[in-house]
Amino acid sequence: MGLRRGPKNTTMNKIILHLDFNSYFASVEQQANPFLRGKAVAVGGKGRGSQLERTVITTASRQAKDIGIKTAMSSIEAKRLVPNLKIVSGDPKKYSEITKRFLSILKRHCDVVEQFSTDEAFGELTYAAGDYFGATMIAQIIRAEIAEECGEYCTVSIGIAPNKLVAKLACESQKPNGLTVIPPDKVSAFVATQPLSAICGIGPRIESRLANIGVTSVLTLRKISLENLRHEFKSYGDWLYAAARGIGDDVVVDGKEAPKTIGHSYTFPHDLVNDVEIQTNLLALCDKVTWRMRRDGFIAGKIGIYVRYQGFYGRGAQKNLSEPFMDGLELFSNAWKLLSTIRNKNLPIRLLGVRASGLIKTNIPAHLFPKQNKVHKTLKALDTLQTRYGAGVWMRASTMNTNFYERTSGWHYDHEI
DNA sequence: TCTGGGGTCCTAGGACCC
DNA sequence: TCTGGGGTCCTAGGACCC
Repeated sequence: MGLRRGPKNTTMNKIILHLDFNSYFASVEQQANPFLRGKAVAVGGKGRGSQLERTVITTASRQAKDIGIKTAMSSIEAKRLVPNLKIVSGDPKKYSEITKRFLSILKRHCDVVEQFSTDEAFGELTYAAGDYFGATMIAQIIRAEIAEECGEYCTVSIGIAPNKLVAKLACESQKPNGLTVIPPDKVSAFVATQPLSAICGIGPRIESRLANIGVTSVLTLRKISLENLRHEFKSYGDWLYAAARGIGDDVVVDGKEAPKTIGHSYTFPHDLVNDVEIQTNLLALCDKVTWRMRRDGFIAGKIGIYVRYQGFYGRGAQKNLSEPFMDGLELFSNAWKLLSTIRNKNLPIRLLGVRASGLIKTNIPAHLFPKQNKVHKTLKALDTLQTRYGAGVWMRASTMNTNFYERTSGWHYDHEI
């Protein structure tokens, strides 16, 4: 993690691989369903069925990209652009199964493997490969094993370089199915050829701020002194200065870091106006958050909420609580209070978000939390059901008329129960 | 017909303490 | 009565990633 943090090492004597799937979710869907193969397919909002409103395209297949479908484009716009586009609902379980498989393949070949996202990972090959020729051979083996074990439609791009920043840049530079190897003596020249926006950490805002001071390429960025970059970008100036020279973090972290926050947010198909509607949906979100907390063994000391109105305008608030919590009702009562302090009651609500932070990993028995003890037995039974049958197997009677779980969990009912 | 949902990290400013 | 400077905790919000 932490591509945007300062470099921890600049020696250029490591060999690091970055692997990234091509059109991940769409490829997995094509692998699973032969009918979708070779077609313009997009994966959209999960569990919203036929409702395209207010959802965006998560992933487009290569065929869809070729005719202008892009990630984060609204589903309605995509459908207007390509009327016969197949939009399928996302299926997180399917994707995480493939993620498990490719991580285990990487672990067979690398010294250390770090998962960067669902479809990206870094692997250190310094010892396993010995040199860049060996690393190239291993990359080809990894690619073949992924085709064999994940399916031939699950193709990857791979970049190999002395640090994570350049490995990722190399990987992105040739898609799909690229294998780009940048040994230390080629780093400077390679980075110079890349557009600024290709560097992981330079987004639209930074790019336009750079343009304002006349920087539109890696080469012009190199001409700005460290002092001037610090003046303009604070501590981020140090990172920019290094990135322009292909210097970056080369520490591949084994395993998965513990999460710092657990949250859910939801954009409603129609804006919410009355308090009861808002409360029931807020409660449903709180239940989802606390269920994941309990499942993964966390209690939390801090809550955060976010509300968004029309026009993408919104506000957030967070608060430390005097006692840690792990129950949905407990979270809800605090979230509702906090929401009331910032909410503009004249505006209809487009999105609500709830987050738990200040997470503490705990295997402490629940009876040490007297407040929670009363509901704990019931929660435990319900959690067992959720673990087995998925979120949405139960809901509070009060959240029933939201249809919230039906839309977000992938668990569909024919009628209300 | 605008703009999802899951995260991480950083900064600024106020409160409070010594 | 006037008042420096450092440290830490807390909250709000921005920027970025996939």
